Amino acid sequence: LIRENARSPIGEEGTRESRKQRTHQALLDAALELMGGDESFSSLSLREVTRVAGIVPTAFYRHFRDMEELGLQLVDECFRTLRQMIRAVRAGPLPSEHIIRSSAEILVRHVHQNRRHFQFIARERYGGVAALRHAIRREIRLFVSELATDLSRFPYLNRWSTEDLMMLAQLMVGAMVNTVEDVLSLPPQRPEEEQEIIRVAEKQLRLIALAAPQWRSARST
Amino acid sequence: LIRENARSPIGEEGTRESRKQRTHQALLDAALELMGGDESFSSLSLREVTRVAGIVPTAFYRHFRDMEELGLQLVDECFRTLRQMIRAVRAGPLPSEHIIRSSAEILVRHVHQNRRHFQFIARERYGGVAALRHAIRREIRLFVSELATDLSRFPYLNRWSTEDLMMLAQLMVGAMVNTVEDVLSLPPQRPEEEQEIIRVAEKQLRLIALAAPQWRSARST
DNA sequence: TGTACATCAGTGAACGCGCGTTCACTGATGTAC
DNA sequence: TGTACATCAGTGAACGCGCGTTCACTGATGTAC
Repeated sequence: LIRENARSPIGEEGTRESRKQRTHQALLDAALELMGGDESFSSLSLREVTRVAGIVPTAFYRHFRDMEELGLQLVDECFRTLRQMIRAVRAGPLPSEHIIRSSAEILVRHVHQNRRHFQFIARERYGGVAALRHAIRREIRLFVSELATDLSRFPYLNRWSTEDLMMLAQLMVGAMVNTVEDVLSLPPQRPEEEQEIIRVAEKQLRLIALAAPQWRSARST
Repeated sequence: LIRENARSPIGEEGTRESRKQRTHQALLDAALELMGGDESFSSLSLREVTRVAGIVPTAFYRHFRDMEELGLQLVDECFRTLRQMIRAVRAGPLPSEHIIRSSAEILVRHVHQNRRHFQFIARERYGGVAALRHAIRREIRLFVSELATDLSRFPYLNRWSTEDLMMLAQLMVGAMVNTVEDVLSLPPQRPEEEQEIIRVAEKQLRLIALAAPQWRSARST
């Protein structure tokens, strides 16, 4: 009721451009925050988002054409987080003995540090907005390809066909995605149950790894 | 504009009770039909659903307390379909040589015959309505347990611990769910691409099966 | 079989509300000289 | 450095619309006698 600041509601430091960027980010953050509750993206309203971001509904259009454009930028942001995680895994130890355990640890740490990003991807992967589904599918396909390339450096796997490496990468990514979704749907602060989920995920990856030397793949391409 | 029928809009044959049941089903069908498009359950409106079902909005309350109750009944209906599929798989051939291929065929046939049911489960598994998410999780857990029991009858696997059988069943169900979601997100009438997805899924199951004899599981319980 | 009454699935008017989008605006920031 | 003007992020009133829910109702179906 009292107008505290006729300028930017986000803060008045910086140039006009940098304040605009801050509002822009505040809108993205507001959408993610609202989805932390019990809403999917398609049931978010433009007015809710601006309310949480602290601007008037009409100012939304200074930043996005519509909610779908905001959603697509969220997909980008979330997968930037995911790629950071992959870089952390790649920087890890080479010995394959511990690679499964350390990868699982990095995965879980990143899920906790970026809970909302992972939640967004999980919820919209098969959600109601086609444009978001397609953007997420494309990113996951990319991720599978990269993993397939990484896998080709392992013993046994270096003789596999590209097609079989993709099949294997898909299986592993699928198991990881399911694990992330299990961790996310756990009530917060349940370390024992979370450890159980992680233990199962590690076993699944070890089981898959056991099969690799047995598989007969015709090298192609 | 012309009132054709002052009685039930669904049809006037049968007793009052049976006509009520038909309207009830029409509401469930309407919700599924609307979700075939680009909407998730949480963005469906009561009025949309009654419009498609052919009744007035206020009559909705003769059948459900609110949309959530309708959603929960949809979960029930969809998993009834899924259990029919499982029964079909169980009735199939025993020889493990062909069991993967025949199971995959049954899966794909059922996905096409009950596209909307599978789509509903996929879309709401991590969707915006908590009550539906929980109901679906519970049903999938049940499904995993049953598969674990079935698996315990196979060679090698009959010596595994319950925990490891659950881990294996989870991995297989996860791969199946991902396959179903891939098939569903394919544009219709793409038999070659669909065959490719199925071929990958079969390979994944065969890979997992290869690992079974190598796995060291301490029998527990 | 016929009559009188109860039941209840579906109707239609009405309500207050939050929505997305339009529009003319304000006033601090940025730029040209 | 100072001035005059352009830019543009954010404002606030207004709009028409579809929403969920309430209420009193209608009239065919079901039941008791």
